[in-house]
Amino acid sequence: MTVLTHALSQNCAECPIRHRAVCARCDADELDELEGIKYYRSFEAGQTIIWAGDNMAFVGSVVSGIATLTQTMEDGRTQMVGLLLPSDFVGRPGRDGAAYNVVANTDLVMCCFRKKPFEEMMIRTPHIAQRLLEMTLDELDAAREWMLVLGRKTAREKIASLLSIIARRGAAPGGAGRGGAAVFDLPLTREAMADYLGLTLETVSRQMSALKKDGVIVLEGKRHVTVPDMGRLMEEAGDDSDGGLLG
Amino acid sequence: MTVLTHALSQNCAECPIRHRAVCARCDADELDELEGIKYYRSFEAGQTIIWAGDNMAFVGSVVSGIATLTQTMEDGRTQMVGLLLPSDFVGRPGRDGAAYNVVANTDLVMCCFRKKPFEEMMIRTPHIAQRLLEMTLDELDAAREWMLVLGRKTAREKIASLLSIIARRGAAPGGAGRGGAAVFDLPLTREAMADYLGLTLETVSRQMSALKKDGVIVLEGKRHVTVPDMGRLMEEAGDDSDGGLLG
DNA sequence: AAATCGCCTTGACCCAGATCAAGTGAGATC
DNA sequence: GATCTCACTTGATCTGGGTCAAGGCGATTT
Repeated sequence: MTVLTHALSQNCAECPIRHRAVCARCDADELDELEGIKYYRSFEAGQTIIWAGDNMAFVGSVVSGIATLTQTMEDGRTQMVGLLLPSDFVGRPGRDGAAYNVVANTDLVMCCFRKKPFEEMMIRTPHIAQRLLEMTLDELDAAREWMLVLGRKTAREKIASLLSIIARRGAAPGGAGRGGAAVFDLPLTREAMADYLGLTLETVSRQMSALKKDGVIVLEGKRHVTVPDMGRLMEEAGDDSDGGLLG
Repeated sequence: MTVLTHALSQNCAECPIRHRAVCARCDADELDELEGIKYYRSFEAGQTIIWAGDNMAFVGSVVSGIATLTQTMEDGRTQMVGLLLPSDFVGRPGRDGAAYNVVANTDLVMCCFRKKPFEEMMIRTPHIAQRLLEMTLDELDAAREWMLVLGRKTAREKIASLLSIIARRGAAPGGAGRGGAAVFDLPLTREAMADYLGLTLETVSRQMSALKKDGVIVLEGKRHVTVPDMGRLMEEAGDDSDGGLLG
């Protein structure tokens, strides 16, 4: 198990997610105030960060690592409802109980704000509320795109959609142009992929093999993925070949 | 076709959605300003209010009637990604192109705000941004609950989930207590239900018949639904029998 | 280097829901 | 009051993905 060194400075100005997280629009004074109510917490891969129904003492941002939001039925069926990458926000101001399980999929660091002071600050500080609104609207769009995937796509299209999202959201250090190639490590097990896609892990495995056989992806080991042609992958996902519409 | 009489006064103070819509927290001065940039538009059942990709000149609230947000793939597969009831907000401040089709399912009246002035006012008026954030967070929760439905529930559970949501969101004039009975008219065709649930209309029809045969619902005609026991319906939906968690 | 463990793959079979194809029935139209 | 139409129902059959079951394989332990 990796030892978690967080030589993270407490200084927001040097934070890697400074310009993408909920604090993105804050000025120097506002950052000072945030620094007063923030603290870092580390989690190990596999650890549950928040249990659905628990009282939440904090809200915060993922600084590094990947987490998932999941919902579970009594009989054990589970559905992932969100994928949290660095800069994504966790928790809902104005609500005490958590609605979903939040699980660390890799070792992970969170920048936490004590909930009460954060909520009070949000009322006084439009920059935070504005940024949070923007981020929430983006998440809502992502959730709705995912509803199309879950409701209407075939297993093969679902896998291609997930790979395409992971490649595009740049969980990939290798990056991903819209036209060219992309290289990345899957941050999810086959089972986690299945929970995201509303499939079984066997079907995920079969479709990964099929995409590999057809040359849509190249696998080294189980997790390292090369996409020779992102355009081809997006066709397989059933998406419009162009990058989609953005305002 | 019904003639749309809108004897709606221009006066926000008398508006039926005054306390639930995006303007809910506005004070009298702010309402005065909103009245300056608002206008009403009526749509007939079946009419498309906004086409995906179109430039949006306005944002606004549903005053009366029901609309749906849908996404469509090139080959015609469509998925409903939102159900808009009175007081729900349409449009995304800060984005020009619409991401989804918005279709009126019944005759419908919208309270529209010209987009530019509304955006400017939002920056000056925290009451609006705060309320919009709250509403967006609620929609995000609803979208995530729906992801569980689409990804993991059986056809029977999906139908029961939809009926339960329609009953609870009080599209029902008959209302719906958590324990007792509920009576309402379905605002959706079988095809629209199928698009919401990621099913075919035949499967929707069969499962409606099955729920009727099993006494979970009583049907008069095709649209008028009586649920003798909401608890039973929610069991069928696979939901926790208690009302669920709220903060 | 053999054994254990997690994660993944592959095969054989099955079933829920899709697809294809007739009807039915209540308004609207003539 | 006949017929058209649109929304819905019901039946017969097919199939994509689920289920059950048996390995494979690389990393860690002994």
